Amino acid sequence: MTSESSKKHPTPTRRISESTIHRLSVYYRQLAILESEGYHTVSSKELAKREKLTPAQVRKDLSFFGSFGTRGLGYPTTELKQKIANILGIDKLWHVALVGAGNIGSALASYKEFAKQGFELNSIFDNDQRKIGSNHKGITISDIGTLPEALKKHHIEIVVIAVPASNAQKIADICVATGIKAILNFAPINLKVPSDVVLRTVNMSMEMEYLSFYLCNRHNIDVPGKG
Amino acid sequence: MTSESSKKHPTPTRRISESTIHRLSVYYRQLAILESEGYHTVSSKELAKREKLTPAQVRKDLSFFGSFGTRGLGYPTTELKQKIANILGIDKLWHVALVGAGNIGSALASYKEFAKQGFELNSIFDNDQRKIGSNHKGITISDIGTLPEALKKHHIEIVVIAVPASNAQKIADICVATGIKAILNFAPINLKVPSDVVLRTVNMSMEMEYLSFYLCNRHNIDVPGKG
DNA sequence: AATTGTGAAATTGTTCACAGCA
DNA sequence: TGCTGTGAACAATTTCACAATT
Repeated sequence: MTSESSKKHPTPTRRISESTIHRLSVYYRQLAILESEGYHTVSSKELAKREKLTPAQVRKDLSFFGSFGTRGLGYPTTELKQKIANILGIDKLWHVALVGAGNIGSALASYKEFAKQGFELNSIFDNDQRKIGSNHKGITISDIGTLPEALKKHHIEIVVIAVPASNAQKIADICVATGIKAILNFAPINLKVPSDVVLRTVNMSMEMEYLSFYLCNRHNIDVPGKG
Repeated sequence: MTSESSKKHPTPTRRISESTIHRLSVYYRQLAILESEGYHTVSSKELAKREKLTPAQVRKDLSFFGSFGTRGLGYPTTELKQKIANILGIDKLWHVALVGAGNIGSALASYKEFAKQGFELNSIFDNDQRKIGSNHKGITISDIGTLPEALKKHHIEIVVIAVPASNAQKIADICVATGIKAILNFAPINLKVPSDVVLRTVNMSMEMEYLSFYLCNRHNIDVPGKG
């Protein structure tokens, strides 16, 4: 965090916290529910109640991006949902590649939610000769050696890494060298990527460890976010 | 250091942030690496460098739980790793049940890392008659109807939910009613549980949405945690 | 000399409270 | 009246800076 390049320019760079972005995803899902329940408008109070947040939090989060509500009335459900989709960038199609067709990779390839949100998985790679050429849910598994060309050819913007920890950094390096700017990593390892590449790591063991910590300490530790 | 202060007061309710707990998991992994590389001691500076954190952060996190280092020298690698394992509660065996033997559930059942950290998966449940009775990695898949009795019988402390969103709340309710205090949820839904039950939800679509947001906004938004 | 442990300061994130508008 | 949008107040978290210790 020693780079000073961000503060110099006259560009209006706003600082949005990770939690705010996370909550936008949450609002998006709740708005879809409210919409399906027939609500044309929703107040910050109602939205907050359903997600165990405060109304002020909801309004503050949204205010970073504009004024979407009507005083006295609330927010128009469908419009706000659409606006958040636009802020999150999920109102467009993203081209996604999956590297690693093992247990987790296969599960991800079959995960319906991705397609629903506009994430189109159109390439799968593996290094296992027995898998290469075979078909997984209509997608042919390609040789991992063809990764650089294939990423370019299919205009891949997001790569999901689901290979063993020992190979993950190598794959990440290839992706970065090819110009990929977003990686979702399922390997239980802390990948090193340049600061202009966004990396999210889902480490299931770490989630279990959090639960373990809580079970051990809930009687003498006050964990924020738990009543 | 002042005389032993961590265990003497009658009301030791400390407030530990979620981020601190998360980082303890990170330190634990890095200490295992340092140990395997033959380091007998490690400084907060080195640990911080390897995880892109600050030395002060490392020291502060550890100081919430005690004084584990030696001034001028650093921390004893193996001892600190062991101490963190104890804080996280992963130096004991946890009994884990998995509900849902679909794509994600099957992948989780095969996930080697869990067993390595002392999370013993010894029960799998599903509602699909074709799966019930079959064997998955040596574990027989049981009828979901037997969940309450089985949770008690096997002394399950942690339940992993990997069923479709539409069934997840029902399963969570059963677990809560049976006395489960920790749930790891993979269903893309905001489960409601009492405040004495700790819930972690892994929502892969939300991780993708974060990447999407970043790709769309990286030129005019300053996201904390990105240099 | 090197490094921990920790109050104090700085920064970041959340909630309050109210002006302003439908 | 009801509810948004937002600056100010407050709270939590991180970083600084330095005394204490080996």
